[in-house]
Amino acid sequence: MSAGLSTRVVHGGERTSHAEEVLAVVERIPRGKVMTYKDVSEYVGWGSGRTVGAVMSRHGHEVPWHRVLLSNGRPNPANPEEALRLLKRDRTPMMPDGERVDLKRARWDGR
DNA sequence: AGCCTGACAGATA
DNA sequence: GTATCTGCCAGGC
Repeated sequence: MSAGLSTRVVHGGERTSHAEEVLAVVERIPRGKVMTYKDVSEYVGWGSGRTVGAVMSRHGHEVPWHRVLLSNGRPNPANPEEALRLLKRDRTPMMPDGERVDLKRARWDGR
């Protein structure tokens, strides 16, 4: 199995919607760490990178949305400037070009 | 049920 | 590096 991705997020029997689980996970991503859309979908065991993106688009305005990235390390296409600014404020490990996050170092596995 | 849409991802050229 | 295609899958109509 791939590192940490088999862990399901379960809220003590509480019946939460999939969208809420997605937001709950994003909220837990530590400063300086990131997850990809796909990472999140696998972590919560629901949907796909695409569907996580849809959730973030509609309900992600109050969580650290800038810590959710494309698989190539680039930030959210809807607001890349702002995302980059916040990521740098987080001291997120970046690639030399400063445009992409260094996923190798910054990826969060949920621990 | 069927069709379309989309803050995605991987493979290929 | 870019462009294109295919697969993905929940939501809305």
